[in-house]
Amino acid sequence: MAKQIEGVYEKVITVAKSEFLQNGFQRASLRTIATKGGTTTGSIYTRFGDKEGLFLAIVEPFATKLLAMFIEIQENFHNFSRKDQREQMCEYTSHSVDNMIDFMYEHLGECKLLLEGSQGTKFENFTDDFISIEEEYTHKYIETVGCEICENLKFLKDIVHMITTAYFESFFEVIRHNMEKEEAKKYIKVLSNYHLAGFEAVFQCT
Amino acid sequence: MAKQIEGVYEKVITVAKSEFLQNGFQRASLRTIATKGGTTTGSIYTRFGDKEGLFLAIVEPFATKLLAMFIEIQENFHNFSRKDQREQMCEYTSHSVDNMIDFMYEHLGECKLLLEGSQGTKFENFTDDFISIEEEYTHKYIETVGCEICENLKFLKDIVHMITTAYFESFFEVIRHNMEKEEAKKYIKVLSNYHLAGFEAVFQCT
Amino acid sequence: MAKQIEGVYEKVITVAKSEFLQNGFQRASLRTIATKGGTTTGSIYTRFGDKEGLFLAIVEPFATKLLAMFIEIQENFHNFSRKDQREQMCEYTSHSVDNMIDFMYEHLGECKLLLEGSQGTKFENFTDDFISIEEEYTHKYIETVGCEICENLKFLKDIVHMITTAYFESFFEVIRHNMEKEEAKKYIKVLSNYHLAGFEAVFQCT
Amino acid sequence: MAKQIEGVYEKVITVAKSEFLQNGFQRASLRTIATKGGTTTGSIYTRFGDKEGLFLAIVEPFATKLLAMFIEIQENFHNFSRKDQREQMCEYTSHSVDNMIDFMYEHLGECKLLLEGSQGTKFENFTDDFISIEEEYTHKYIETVGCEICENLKFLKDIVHMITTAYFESFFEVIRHNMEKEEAKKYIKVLSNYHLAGFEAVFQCT
DNA sequence: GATGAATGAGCCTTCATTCAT
DNA sequence: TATGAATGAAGGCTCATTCAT
Repeated sequence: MAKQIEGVYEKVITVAKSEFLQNGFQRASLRTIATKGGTTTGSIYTRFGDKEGLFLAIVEPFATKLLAMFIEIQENFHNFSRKDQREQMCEYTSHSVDNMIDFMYEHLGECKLLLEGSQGTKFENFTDDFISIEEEYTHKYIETVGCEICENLKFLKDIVHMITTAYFESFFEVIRHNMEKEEAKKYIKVLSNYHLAGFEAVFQCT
Repeated sequence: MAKQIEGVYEKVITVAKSEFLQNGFQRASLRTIATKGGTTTGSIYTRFGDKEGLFLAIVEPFATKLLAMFIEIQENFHNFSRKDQREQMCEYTSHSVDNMIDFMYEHLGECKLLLEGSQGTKFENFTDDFISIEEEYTHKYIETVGCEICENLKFLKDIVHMITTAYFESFFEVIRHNMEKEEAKKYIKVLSNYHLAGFEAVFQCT
Repeated sequence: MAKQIEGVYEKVITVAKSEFLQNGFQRASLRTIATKGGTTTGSIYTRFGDKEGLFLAIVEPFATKLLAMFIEIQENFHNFSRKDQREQMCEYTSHSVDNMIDFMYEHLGECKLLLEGSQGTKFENFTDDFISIEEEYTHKYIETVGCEICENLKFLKDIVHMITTAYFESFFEVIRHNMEKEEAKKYIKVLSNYHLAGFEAVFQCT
Repeated sequence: MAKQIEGVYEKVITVAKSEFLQNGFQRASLRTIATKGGTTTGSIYTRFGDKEGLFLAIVEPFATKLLAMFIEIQENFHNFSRKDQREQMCEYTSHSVDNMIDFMYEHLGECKLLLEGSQGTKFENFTDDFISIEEEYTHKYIETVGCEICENLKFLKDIVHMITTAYFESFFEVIRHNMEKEEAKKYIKVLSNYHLAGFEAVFQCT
């Protein structure tokens, strides 16, 4: 019987994913999900607590893992020596980011949900969370490297925020724009160059 | 009586703006707007046709004007000689964009509505429209200047799309992030440098 | 100016007729009629009093005239001597009814409105009014002729009601069923024979 | 609790029947029904799907059964030998029709709803359906018996349509006119004679 | 007399959530 | 634990009618 229930559970998840993708979190109807999934709303409530609980069951593991991967990349890079940062940055980063992209495309539905269908849930600002982390590590990096604008902290912070926003909105655009995985990787490599060049131009750090 | 009616009309617009800003188009309730505005839903329907009509009454004039300003900037720049494009680009663009930013901050509410609260209306892809226009003119520019990647058209288009996305998502972030107008102008100038440097790095056109 | 207004008046009538025909009295919308007719609801109210007033303006003259024609036929026939009733009935009635049918087809729209679209107005039982009159004269006729069933008055009345209903529902079916005028006349002649034969069979009066 | 729920269910049906009878399907208000029935509109929607669903829950079983009874009568009669049709027609038909009338009076409310209050539902042409079936079998009968008018098919069809209309509109008039059951049976017997005599007069088939 | 915005009650329908079974 | 009917509030929208201009 446990297996059957597992089956129902999975069916509900599948159906819910597709409903949330189609309509977004808010417009999606729990009842529709229950019906299509072969269960009842009551059952979904006992299992998942509420509508957002169901959404999170789908999206949270992915989101957590993705964030963890991202933080690990940042952390590792941060712990490189300055010399290594220079020399291995491209290669290391490139490789790690490819891993992340692989992971995103392995969970494409969850990823789109997170980026496009999460309004009304605690993940509605997921991209911002990503951006915040990048900002944090960018500031650490700048501290290490030193930079001329640093005198005006607010200015610096805002600039970093804007540039990081530029980078990540575009980064996630490969998902939103339904690009193929291998192409996405190429585009993001180009995007990295764009970002790097832009970054250096702005901060004049060589 | 005309004045009173004017008054009601304006009150409704004001209230609606604030409701839409707070909840977005979809979650906002016509009934709430009517009540807070001292009218009835019926009255809103006679005036504005329907819920989206009310939203558009607030947002459309601004959106139309903003798009027109943007297109004019692009068109003017496009009609410069290559030489002028080089020499005057920064100055001209900078000035025109400042005008646009002024206009956006003069209509801050409408602008935020357009960028953050328009899901469910015909403006839900407003940023994308902006991006499309920029892409179009970028392609015209690249045709003029020539570039090495042009051989692979799909690749070129996607790259331009990504970079443009980067630029504009970040551009509008000054609004979304509630930055002050004068600061916003500074940030966007920096962002322009970022974008320019990135663009040149990617397209290696000097 | 009077003429212009006449024009508007007529336009409204025309439009209203078509709206009422399409949707019936209840579902038709005054506002739609006003708009399509190039006026305003207010104007319709000053002219016609209310929604039903507009309906009646279209339908009442026709209804009154039709009823009058019908009553005249009945009254004339009633005033024939018994001998004449026998001899001239067919010819006279046939001719008069043809006149009535002509009149109905000359005002086909009004007639359909009366028969099919008048629910919610004082004419919603128009056919019943017709039937009542016929019943009245049938009873007068039976009194003259004498008949065996007359002993049980209630029974007689109900039978007459049913037979009359049969006749007139079928009579008006030529309109409802969109038959051509000349065909309608033929059908109604046949229907008269049907009715006559049935009547005689029921009342065994020779 | 099941009993209570049964109770609510039945209460709603009862109330709805009376509301629909009073106002017809279209004018009847779900809210009123819900309130008078001691429930909520939401509950009605879970049970019946929508307004028409509620109406059909009341009326459809009856309509289906009635139509079935009618078709069975027609079919049986159709399968009689010509000789039997003559000899047993009156008796057989009379008996079967009495059964049908019994059934109609057992479900008087549903029957009135069907005949008078179903505009806006899929049963709005119920009488026409009845008439169509009778027409069909009448044509079969005429084919068997042969008739002089048959040469002109359109004419024949229209005449049959009219006569059948006459018969059934009058037939159902016993319900609409609130006659008592036993009287209704008598009237309908008379009506049968009327129809038979009329039919023979028209088709001159002896 | 014409106007048409305002009224305000009403419509059907949908929803996430609860809870007795 | 699963069920699914009940809840009750809320949704957008339409309407005939009124009335100040």
